[in-house]
Amino acid sequence: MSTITRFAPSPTGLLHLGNIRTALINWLYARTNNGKFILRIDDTDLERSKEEFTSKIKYDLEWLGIDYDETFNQSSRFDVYKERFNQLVDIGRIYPCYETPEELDRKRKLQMAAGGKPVYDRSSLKLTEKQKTDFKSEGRKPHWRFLMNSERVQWDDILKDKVDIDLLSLSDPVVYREDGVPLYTFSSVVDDIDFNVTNVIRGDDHTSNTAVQIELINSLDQNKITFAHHALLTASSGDKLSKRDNVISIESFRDKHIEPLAILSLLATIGTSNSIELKDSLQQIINEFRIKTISTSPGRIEIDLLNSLNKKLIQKFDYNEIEDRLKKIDNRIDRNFWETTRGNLDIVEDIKGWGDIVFNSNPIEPVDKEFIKIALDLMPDEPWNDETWSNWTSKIKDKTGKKGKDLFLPLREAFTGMSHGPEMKKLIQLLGRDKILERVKI
RNA sequence: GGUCCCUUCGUCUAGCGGUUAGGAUAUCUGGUUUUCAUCCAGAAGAUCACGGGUUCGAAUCCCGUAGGGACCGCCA
Repeated sequence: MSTITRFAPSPTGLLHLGNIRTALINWLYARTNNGKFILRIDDTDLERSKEEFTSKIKYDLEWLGIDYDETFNQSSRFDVYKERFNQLVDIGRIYPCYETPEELDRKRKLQMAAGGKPVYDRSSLKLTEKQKTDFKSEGRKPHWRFLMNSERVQWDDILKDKVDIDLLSLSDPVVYREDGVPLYTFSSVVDDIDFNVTNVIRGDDHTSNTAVQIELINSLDQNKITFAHHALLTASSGDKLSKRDNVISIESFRDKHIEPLAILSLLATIGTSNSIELKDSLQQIINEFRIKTISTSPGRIEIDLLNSLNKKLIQKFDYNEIEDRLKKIDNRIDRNFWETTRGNLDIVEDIKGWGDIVFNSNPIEPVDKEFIKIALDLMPDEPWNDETWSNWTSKIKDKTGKKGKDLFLPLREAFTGMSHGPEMKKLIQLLGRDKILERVKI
Protein backbone atom coordinates (compact mmCIF):
# COMPACT_ATOMS: atom_id res chain seq x y z
CA MET A 1 0.00 0.00 0.00
CA SER A 2 1.43 3.33 -0.96
CA THR A 3 2.09 6.02 1.56
CA ILE A 4 -0.55 8.67 2.16
CA THR A 5 0.01 11.56 4.54
CA ARG A 6 -2.03 14.61 5.26
CA PHE A 7 -1.78 18.05 6.72
CA ALA A 8 -4.96 19.16 8.45
CA PRO A 9 -4.96 22.78 9.55
CA SER A 10 -8.06 24.49 10.81
CA PRO A 11 -8.71 27.74 8.99
CA THR A 12 -8.87 29.80 12.16
CA GLY A 13 -5.63 31.69 11.78
CA LEU A 14 -2.43 32.11 9.84
CA LEU A 15 0.07 29.33 9.36
CA HIS A 16 3.21 29.78 11.40
CA LEU A 17 6.62 28.17 11.52
CA GLY A 18 5.40 25.37 13.79
CA ASN A 19 2.42 24.44 11.62
CA ILE A 20 4.35 24.57 8.44
CA ARG A 21 7.04 22.36 9.89
CA THR A 22 4.42 19.69 10.45
CA ALA A 23 3.17 20.25 6.92
CA LEU A 24 6.68 20.01 5.55
CA ILE A 25 7.45 16.80 7.39
CA ASN A 26 4.27 15.17 6.11
CA TRP A 27 4.91 16.41 2.61
CA LEU A 28 8.51 15.19 2.67
CA TYR A 29 7.45 11.85 4.05
CA ALA A 30 4.99 11.40 1.19
CA ARG A 31 7.43 12.63 -1.45
CA THR A 32 10.31 10.45 -0.27
CA ASN A 33 8.06 7.40 -0.21
CA ASN A 34 6.54 8.01 -3.58
CA GLY A 35 3.26 8.61 -1.83
CA LYS A 36 0.42 11.06 -1.76
CA PHE A 37 0.02 14.21 0.29
CA ILE A 38 -3.45 15.47 1.17
CA LEU A 39 -4.41 18.91 2.38
CA ARG A 40 -7.47 18.65 4.56
CA ILE A 41 -9.13 21.79 5.79
CA ASP A 42 -10.56 21.10 9.24
CA ASP A 43 -13.43 23.54 9.17
CA THR A 44 -16.15 21.71 11.05
CA ASP A 45 -16.29 24.56 13.51
CA LEU A 46 -18.15 26.89 11.21
CA GLU A 47 -18.14 29.88 13.55
CA ARG A 48 -14.40 30.01 13.98
CA SER A 49 -13.41 28.87 10.51
CA LYS A 50 -12.95 31.55 7.90
CA GLU A 51 -12.70 31.18 4.15
CA GLU A 52 -10.07 33.90 4.23
CA PHE A 53 -7.73 31.67 6.21
CA THR A 54 -8.34 28.70 3.94
CA SER A 55 -7.11 30.66 0.96
CA LYS A 56 -4.20 32.05 2.94
CA ILE A 57 -3.16 28.57 4.00
CA LYS A 58 -3.25 27.43 0.40
CA TYR A 59 -1.35 30.46 -0.74
CA ASP A 60 1.33 29.97 1.91
CA LEU A 61 1.82 26.34 0.88
CA GLU A 62 2.00 27.27 -2.78
CA TRP A 63 4.44 30.06 -2.07
CA LEU A 64 6.70 27.68 -0.21
CA GLY A 65 6.46 25.07 -2.96
CA ILE A 66 4.62 22.48 -0.88
CA ASP A 67 2.14 20.99 -3.32
CA TYR A 68 -0.67 18.61 -2.49
CA ASP A 69 -2.23 15.83 -4.50
CA GLU A 70 -5.69 16.27 -3.11
CA THR A 71 -7.58 18.71 -0.93
CA PHE A 72 -10.99 18.84 0.66
CA ASN A 73 -12.89 20.55 3.40
CA GLN A 74 -14.34 18.62 6.28
CA SER A 75 -17.44 20.76 6.00
CA SER A 76 -18.24 18.91 2.76
CA ARG A 77 -18.45 15.59 4.56
CA PHE A 78 -20.97 16.11 7.33
CA ASP A 79 -23.17 13.33 5.95
CA VAL A 80 -20.32 10.84 6.00
CA TYR A 81 -19.53 11.63 9.62
CA LYS A 82 -23.18 11.08 10.45
CA GLU A 83 -23.10 7.66 8.83
CA ARG A 84 -20.05 6.64 10.77
CA PHE A 85 -21.60 8.02 13.90
CA ASN A 86 -24.65 5.81 13.39
CA GLN A 87 -22.35 2.86 12.93
CA LEU A 88 -20.94 3.54 16.40
CA VAL A 89 -24.42 4.02 17.83
CA ASP A 90 -25.39 0.60 16.46
CA ILE A 91 -22.58 -1.12 18.29
CA GLY A 92 -23.44 0.68 21.50
CA ARG A 93 -20.35 2.85 21.74
CA ILE A 94 -22.15 6.18 21.77
CA TYR A 95 -24.14 7.67 24.62
CA PRO A 96 -26.03 10.93 24.99
CA CYS A 97 -24.98 13.44 27.63
CA TYR A 98 -27.04 16.25 29.03
CA GLU A 99 -24.60 18.26 31.13
CA THR A 100 -24.20 21.87 30.18
CA PRO A 101 -20.72 23.25 29.50
CA GLU A 102 -20.94 25.14 32.78
CA GLU A 103 -21.77 21.98 34.68
CA LEU A 104 -18.86 20.14 33.14
CA ASP A 105 -16.57 22.99 33.93
CA ARG A 106 -17.68 23.01 37.54
CA LYS A 107 -17.22 19.25 37.78
CA ARG A 108 -13.70 19.48 36.47
CA LYS A 109 -12.79 22.17 38.96
CA LEU A 110 -14.25 20.14 41.80
CA GLN A 111 -12.33 17.07 40.73
CA MET A 112 -9.11 19.04 40.55
CA ALA A 113 -9.70 20.60 43.93
CA ALA A 114 -10.23 17.16 45.40
CA GLY A 115 -6.88 16.14 43.99
CA GLY A 116 -8.43 13.89 41.40
CA LYS A 117 -8.18 13.84 37.64
CA PRO A 118 -10.51 16.06 35.64
CA VAL A 119 -12.01 13.19 33.72
CA TYR A 120 -15.65 12.89 32.73
CA ASP A 121 -17.38 10.66 35.27
CA ARG A 122 -19.80 9.06 32.79
CA SER A 123 -22.78 10.03 34.88
CA SER A 124 -24.91 10.40 31.76
CA LEU A 125 -24.21 6.77 31.03
CA LYS A 126 -26.19 5.93 34.14
CA LEU A 127 -29.24 7.91 33.05
CA THR A 128 -32.43 5.86 32.96
CA GLU A 129 -34.65 5.78 29.87
CA LYS A 130 -37.19 7.83 31.77
CA GLN A 131 -34.69 10.52 32.64
CA LYS A 132 -33.68 10.70 29.02
CA THR A 133 -37.23 11.05 27.75
CA ASP A 134 -37.87 13.66 30.41
CA PHE A 135 -34.89 15.67 29.22
CA LYS A 136 -36.12 15.29 25.68
CA SER A 137 -39.59 16.50 26.49
CA GLU A 138 -38.05 19.48 28.28
CA GLY A 139 -36.48 20.29 24.93
CA ARG A 140 -32.95 19.58 26.11
CA LYS A 141 -30.64 18.39 23.39
CA PRO A 142 -27.80 16.02 24.17
CA HIS A 143 -24.22 16.01 23.04
CA TRP A 144 -22.77 12.60 22.30
CA ARG A 145 -19.79 10.84 23.75
CA PHE A 146 -17.83 7.85 22.56
CA LEU A 147 -17.52 5.12 25.16
CA MET A 148 -13.92 4.02 25.51
CA ASN A 149 -13.56 0.53 26.86
CA SER A 150 -9.83 -0.13 26.96
CA GLU A 151 -7.72 0.72 29.95
CA ARG A 152 -4.57 1.41 28.05
CA VAL A 153 -3.64 1.98 24.44
CA GLN A 154 -0.22 1.44 23.00
CA TRP A 155 1.38 1.92 19.64
CA ASP A 156 4.75 1.99 17.96
CA ASP A 157 5.47 5.59 17.21
CA ILE A 158 7.97 6.24 14.44
CA LEU A 159 9.59 8.96 16.49
CA LYS A 160 8.77 8.16 20.11
CA ASP A 161 9.11 4.38 19.85
CA LYS A 162 6.71 2.58 22.16
CA VAL A 163 3.97 4.79 23.57
CA ASP A 164 1.63 3.48 26.22
CA ILE A 165 -1.18 5.72 27.40
CA ASP A 166 -3.51 5.30 30.34
CA LEU A 167 -7.00 5.80 28.91
CA LEU A 168 -8.56 5.93 32.36
CA SER A 169 -6.96 9.32 32.79
CA LEU A 170 -8.73 10.59 29.68
CA SER A 171 -12.40 11.48 29.22
CA ASP A 172 -14.71 9.79 26.79
CA PRO A 173 -14.48 12.19 23.87
CA VAL A 174 -17.47 14.19 22.73
CA VAL A 175 -17.97 13.23 19.10
CA TYR A 176 -21.03 15.33 18.33
CA ARG A 177 -21.90 18.67 19.83
CA GLU A 178 -25.34 19.59 21.02
CA ASP A 179 -25.83 21.57 17.81
CA GLY A 180 -25.06 18.49 15.70
CA VAL A 181 -21.54 19.39 14.68
CA PRO A 182 -19.00 16.54 14.71
CA LEU A 183 -15.79 17.22 16.57
CA TYR A 184 -12.22 16.91 15.44
CA THR A 185 -11.37 13.79 17.43
CA PHE A 186 -14.02 11.97 15.47
CA SER A 187 -14.11 13.60 12.05
CA SER A 188 -10.36 13.37 11.73
CA VAL A 189 -10.47 9.64 12.34
CA VAL A 190 -13.26 9.14 9.81
CA ASP A 191 -11.31 11.02 7.16
CA ASP A 192 -8.05 9.26 7.89
CA ILE A 193 -9.82 5.94 7.44
CA ASP A 194 -11.77 6.94 4.32
CA PHE A 195 -8.79 8.50 2.60
CA ASN A 196 -6.54 5.56 3.45
CA VAL A 197 -4.07 7.71 5.30
CA THR A 198 -1.14 5.49 6.18
CA ASN A 199 0.93 7.85 8.29
CA VAL A 200 -0.27 10.50 10.68
CA ILE A 201 2.64 12.74 11.58
CA ARG A 202 1.82 15.54 13.95
CA GLY A 203 3.01 17.46 16.97
CA ASP A 204 3.56 15.99 20.38
CA ASP A 205 0.52 17.95 21.56
CA HIS A 206 -1.61 15.27 19.90
CA THR A 207 -0.11 12.29 21.66
CA SER A 208 -2.97 11.71 24.05
CA ASN A 209 -5.45 12.42 21.26
CA THR A 210 -3.86 9.60 19.38
CA ALA A 211 -4.61 7.19 22.20
CA VAL A 212 -8.28 8.14 22.09
CA GLN A 213 -8.34 8.11 18.32
CA ILE A 214 -6.80 4.67 18.07
CA GLU A 215 -9.58 3.43 20.31
CA LEU A 216 -12.03 5.11 17.98
CA ILE A 217 -10.42 3.74 14.84
CA ASN A 218 -10.46 0.23 16.23
CA SER A 219 -14.16 0.43 16.86
CA LEU A 220 -14.87 1.56 13.30
CA ASP A 221 -12.28 -0.38 11.42
CA GLN A 222 -8.95 -2.02 11.92
CA ASN A 223 -6.19 0.43 12.65
CA LYS A 224 -3.71 0.54 9.78
CA ILE A 225 -2.32 3.97 10.55
CA THR A 226 1.24 4.46 11.69
CA PHE A 227 1.66 7.43 13.98
CA ALA A 228 4.58 9.73 14.56
CA HIS A 229 4.73 12.59 17.04
CA HIS A 230 7.43 15.17 16.75
CA ALA A 231 8.48 17.57 19.48
CA LEU A 232 7.07 21.04 19.26
CA LEU A 233 9.16 24.06 18.44
CA THR A 234 9.16 26.87 20.95
CA ALA A 235 9.83 30.54 20.37
CA SER A 236 13.32 31.75 21.22
CA SER A 237 11.87 33.05 24.48
CA GLY A 238 10.94 29.47 25.29
CA ASP A 239 7.25 30.24 25.01
CA LYS A 240 4.77 28.21 23.08
CA LEU A 241 4.24 29.07 19.44
CA SER A 242 0.80 30.53 19.07
CA LYS A 243 -1.42 31.10 16.10
CA ARG A 244 -1.91 34.59 17.34
CA ASP A 245 1.84 35.00 17.21
CA ASN A 246 1.88 36.86 13.93
CA VAL A 247 5.56 37.60 14.16
CA ILE A 248 6.30 34.08 13.05
CA SER A 249 3.48 33.65 10.56
CA ILE A 250 4.52 32.65 7.07
CA GLU A 251 2.67 35.70 5.81
CA SER A 252 4.79 37.99 7.96
CA PHE A 253 7.99 36.48 6.59
CA ARG A 254 6.71 36.90 3.07
CA ASP A 255 5.90 40.51 3.83
CA LYS A 256 9.43 40.95 5.13
CA HIS A 257 10.74 39.49 1.85
CA ILE A 258 12.27 36.40 3.40
CA GLU A 259 12.81 33.80 0.68
CA PRO A 260 10.80 30.53 0.79
CA LEU A 261 13.92 28.42 0.49
CA ALA A 262 15.43 30.10 3.55
CA ILE A 263 12.34 29.18 5.59
CA LEU A 264 12.31 25.65 4.25
CA SER A 265 16.02 25.21 4.91
CA LEU A 266 15.53 26.30 8.49
CA LEU A 267 12.55 24.04 9.07
CA ALA A 268 14.20 21.05 7.46
CA THR A 269 17.19 21.31 9.76
CA ILE A 270 16.16 22.84 13.06
CA GLY A 271 15.22 20.31 15.72
CA THR A 272 16.91 17.60 13.69
CA SER A 273 20.39 16.15 13.61
CA ASN A 274 20.99 17.67 10.18
CA SER A 275 23.49 20.45 9.74
CA ILE A 276 21.94 23.86 9.97
CA GLU A 277 22.63 25.16 6.52
CA LEU A 278 21.11 26.64 3.42
CA LYS A 279 19.76 24.04 1.03
CA ASP A 280 20.15 24.51 -2.71
CA SER A 281 16.63 23.49 -3.57
CA LEU A 282 13.48 21.79 -2.44
CA GLN A 283 14.78 18.75 -4.26
CA GLN A 284 17.85 18.67 -2.05
CA ILE A 285 15.63 18.87 1.01
CA ILE A 286 13.62 15.93 -0.29
CA ASN A 287 16.77 13.93 -1.03
CA GLU A 288 18.17 14.48 2.42
CA PHE A 289 14.99 13.94 4.40
CA ARG A 290 15.08 11.18 6.99
CA ILE A 291 12.21 11.23 9.42
CA LYS A 292 14.30 9.62 12.16
CA THR A 293 16.54 12.66 12.34
CA ILE A 294 13.72 14.63 13.94
CA SER A 295 14.27 15.13 17.63
CA THR A 296 11.81 14.21 20.36
CA SER A 297 12.91 17.02 22.62
CA PRO A 298 11.43 20.48 22.21
CA GLY A 299 13.77 22.90 20.46
CA ARG A 300 13.70 26.63 20.13
CA ILE A 301 13.62 28.68 16.98
CA GLU A 302 16.22 31.38 16.66
CA ILE A 303 14.93 33.88 14.16
CA ASP A 304 18.45 35.19 13.53
CA LEU A 305 19.17 31.87 11.87
CA LEU A 306 16.46 32.56 9.34
CA ASN A 307 17.89 35.97 8.53
CA SER A 308 21.37 34.65 8.00
CA LEU A 309 20.13 31.78 5.84
CA ASN A 310 18.24 34.33 3.79
CA LYS A 311 21.31 36.45 3.34
CA LYS A 312 23.35 33.48 2.22
CA LEU A 313 20.65 32.53 -0.25
CA ILE A 314 20.67 35.98 -1.81
CA GLN A 315 24.40 35.80 -2.43
CA LYS A 316 23.78 32.72 -4.54
CA PHE A 317 21.03 34.13 -6.73
CA ASP A 318 22.01 34.52 -10.33
CA TYR A 319 20.77 37.65 -12.04
CA ASN A 320 18.67 35.64 -14.50
CA GLU A 321 16.74 34.00 -11.68
CA ILE A 322 15.51 37.24 -10.23
CA GLU A 323 15.70 39.68 -13.11
CA ASP A 324 11.95 40.16 -13.12
CA ARG A 325 11.84 40.90 -9.44
CA LEU A 326 14.68 43.36 -9.69
CA LYS A 327 13.08 45.17 -12.60
CA LYS A 328 9.96 45.57 -10.53
CA ILE A 329 11.94 47.15 -7.74
CA ASP A 330 13.75 49.51 -10.11
CA ASN A 331 13.92 48.91 -13.84
CA ARG A 332 17.34 50.50 -14.05
CA ILE A 333 18.88 47.62 -12.13
CA ASP A 334 20.93 45.42 -14.45
CA ARG A 335 23.24 42.45 -14.03
CA ASN A 336 26.21 44.61 -13.18
CA PHE A 337 24.23 46.51 -10.57
CA TRP A 338 23.01 43.28 -8.99
CA GLU A 339 26.45 41.71 -8.84
CA THR A 340 27.95 44.85 -7.38
CA THR A 341 25.45 45.35 -4.59
CA ARG A 342 24.14 41.91 -3.64
CA GLY A 343 26.88 41.32 -1.08
CA ASN A 344 25.37 44.10 0.96
CA LEU A 345 21.80 42.90 1.01
CA ASP A 346 19.93 41.10 3.76
CA ILE A 347 16.84 40.77 1.62
CA VAL A 348 16.53 41.25 -2.13
CA GLU A 349 14.34 44.30 -1.67
CA ASP A 350 17.18 46.09 0.15
CA ILE A 351 18.59 46.75 -3.29
CA LYS A 352 16.11 49.58 -3.61
CA GLY A 353 18.25 51.56 -1.18
CA TRP A 354 21.27 51.18 -3.39
CA GLY A 355 19.18 52.12 -6.39
CA ASP A 356 18.31 55.34 -4.63
CA ILE A 357 21.94 56.04 -3.95
CA VAL A 358 23.09 55.29 -7.45
CA PHE A 359 20.26 56.71 -9.53
CA ASN A 360 18.96 59.62 -7.53
CA SER A 361 20.88 62.80 -7.09
CA ASN A 362 20.23 63.79 -3.54
CA PRO A 363 22.97 66.29 -2.76
CA ILE A 364 25.59 65.21 -0.28
CA GLU A 365 27.57 67.70 1.72
CA PRO A 366 30.98 66.32 2.65
CA VAL A 367 32.48 66.96 6.06
CA ASP A 368 35.98 67.71 4.81
CA LYS A 369 35.21 69.88 1.77
CA GLU A 370 38.83 70.74 1.21
CA PHE A 371 39.83 67.14 0.83
CA ILE A 372 36.89 66.22 -1.40
CA LYS A 373 37.62 69.17 -3.65
CA ILE A 374 41.11 67.85 -4.22
CA ALA A 375 39.68 64.45 -4.95
CA LEU A 376 37.20 65.82 -7.48
CA ASP A 377 39.92 67.81 -9.21
CA LEU A 378 41.84 64.59 -9.70
CA MET A 379 38.83 62.61 -10.93
CA PRO A 380 39.76 60.91 -14.20
CA ASP A 381 37.76 61.20 -17.38
CA GLU A 382 35.56 58.34 -18.47
CA PRO A 383 35.47 55.56 -19.56
CA TRP A 384 36.05 53.99 -16.17
CA ASN A 385 36.99 50.40 -15.43
CA ASP A 386 38.06 48.27 -12.48
CA GLU A 387 41.43 50.02 -12.39
CA THR A 388 40.03 53.51 -12.23
CA TRP A 389 39.38 53.61 -8.52
CA SER A 390 42.84 52.52 -7.43
CA ASN A 391 44.57 54.82 -9.92
CA TRP A 392 42.46 57.72 -8.80
CA THR A 393 42.86 57.06 -5.09
CA SER A 394 46.63 56.71 -5.34
CA LYS A 395 46.77 60.13 -6.93
CA ILE A 396 44.67 61.50 -4.08
CA LYS A 397 46.94 59.76 -1.65
CA ASP A 398 50.06 61.28 -3.22
CA LYS A 399 48.57 64.71 -3.17
CA THR A 400 47.07 64.71 0.35
CA GLY A 401 49.23 62.19 2.18
CA LYS A 402 46.11 60.48 3.49
CA LYS A 403 45.90 56.72 3.46
CA GLY A 404 43.85 53.77 4.66
CA LYS A 405 40.62 54.56 6.35
CA ASP A 406 41.28 58.33 6.36
CA LEU A 407 41.56 58.20 2.61
CA PHE A 408 38.73 55.86 1.68
CA LEU A 409 35.99 56.52 4.18
CA PRO A 410 35.53 60.24 3.45
CA LEU A 411 35.39 59.47 -0.26
CA ARG A 412 32.80 56.75 0.24
CA GLU A 413 30.71 59.03 2.40
CA ALA A 414 30.97 61.94 -0.02
CA PHE A 415 29.95 59.88 -3.04
CA THR A 416 27.34 57.57 -1.51
CA GLY A 417 26.27 59.12 1.75
CA MET A 418 26.96 55.79 3.44
CA SER A 419 29.84 54.58 5.58
CA HIS A 420 29.68 51.06 4.22
CA GLY A 421 28.60 49.37 1.04
CA PRO A 422 29.76 47.53 -2.04
CA GLU A 423 33.29 47.77 -3.32
CA MET A 424 34.01 51.33 -4.41
CA LYS A 425 35.89 50.25 -7.53
CA LYS A 426 32.60 48.78 -8.75
CA LEU A 427 30.29 51.32 -7.23
CA ILE A 428 31.90 54.37 -8.87
CA GLN A 429 31.40 52.73 -12.23
CA LEU A 430 27.71 52.47 -11.44
CA LEU A 431 27.66 56.11 -10.42
CA GLY A 432 29.79 57.68 -13.13
CA ARG A 433 31.60 60.98 -13.28
CA ASP A 434 28.59 63.18 -13.96
CA LYS A 435 26.55 61.80 -11.09
CA ILE A 436 29.38 62.33 -8.64
CA LEU A 437 29.97 65.89 -9.77
CA GLU A 438 26.28 66.62 -9.68
CA ARG A 439 25.79 65.22 -6.24
CA VAL A 440 28.69 66.41 -4.16
CA LYS A 441 28.18 69.91 -2.85
CA ILE A 442 31.38 71.71 -2.01
C1' G B 1 -3.65 17.13 40.76
C1' G B 2 -3.27 13.33 36.67
C1' U B 3 -1.18 11.44 31.95
C1' C B 4 2.74 11.31 28.35
C1' C B 5 7.49 13.19 26.84
C1' C B 6 12.24 15.70 27.26
C1' U B 7 17.32 17.31 29.61
C1' U B 8 25.02 16.66 25.82
C1' C B 9 29.14 23.43 23.78
C1' G B 10 25.12 30.14 23.55
C1' U B 11 21.66 27.47 19.89
C1' C B 12 20.23 22.82 16.89
C1' U B 13 22.21 18.12 17.68
C1' A B 14 25.61 12.97 17.06
C1' G B 15 26.33 9.34 20.60
C1' C B 16 22.98 2.97 22.00
C1' G B 17 28.68 0.13 27.96
C1' G B 18 35.42 1.48 26.70
C1' U B 19 35.42 8.12 21.92
C1' U B 20 41.01 13.22 23.00
C1' A B 21 32.44 13.42 23.78
C1' G B 22 31.82 14.40 17.02
C1' G B 23 29.21 17.91 13.65
C1' A B 24 26.40 22.35 12.33
C1' U B 25 25.42 27.28 13.61
C1' A B 26 26.69 31.46 16.40
C1' U B 27 31.34 33.65 18.67
C1' C B 28 36.64 35.00 18.45
C1' U B 29 41.48 35.26 15.69
C1' G B 30 44.21 35.31 11.08
C1' G B 31 44.07 35.62 5.55
C1' U B 32 41.26 37.86 1.35
C1' U B 33 38.29 42.60 0.62
C1' U B 34 39.72 50.31 0.82
C1' U B 35 35.29 48.98 4.45
C1' C B 36 31.15 45.65 5.42
C1' A B 37 29.44 40.94 3.70
C1' U B 38 31.04 36.55 1.18
C1' C B 39 35.03 33.08 0.99
C1' C B 40 39.44 30.37 3.20
C1' A B 41 42.28 28.81 7.58
C1' G B 42 42.43 28.31 12.74
C1' A B 43 40.86 28.83 17.97
C1' A B 44 37.84 28.84 21.94
C1' G B 45 33.42 26.81 23.73
C1' A B 46 30.05 20.72 27.17
C1' U B 47 32.21 19.26 35.32
C1' C B 48 26.99 15.15 29.29
C1' A B 49 20.75 18.71 34.87
C1' C B 50 21.74 16.71 39.95
C1' G B 51 22.13 12.45 43.45
C1' G B 52 22.51 7.35 44.06
C1' G B 53 22.94 2.34 42.09
C1' U B 54 24.64 -1.71 38.56
C1' U B 55 29.54 -2.55 36.24
C1' C B 56 36.52 -3.60 35.82
C1' G B 57 34.44 0.62 33.15
C1' A B 58 28.34 4.92 32.54
C1' A B 59 26.75 10.71 28.58
C1' U B 60 25.05 5.70 27.43
C1' C B 61 21.58 0.82 31.78
C1' C B 62 18.33 1.24 36.58
C1' C B 63 16.14 4.28 40.62
C1' G B 64 15.28 8.98 42.76
C1' U B 65 15.30 14.39 42.61
C1' A B 66 15.17 18.97 40.04
C1' G B 67 14.03 21.71 35.69
C1' G B 68 11.46 22.10 30.90
C1' G B 69 7.46 20.78 27.37
C1' A B 70 2.64 18.82 25.91
C1' C B 71 -2.19 17.27 27.02
C1' C B 72 -6.35 16.72 30.56
C1' G B 73 -12.52 21.67 25.92
C1' C B 74 -19.68 20.67 23.38
C1' C B 75 -11.27 23.88 20.04
C1' A B 76 -8.18 21.71 16.51
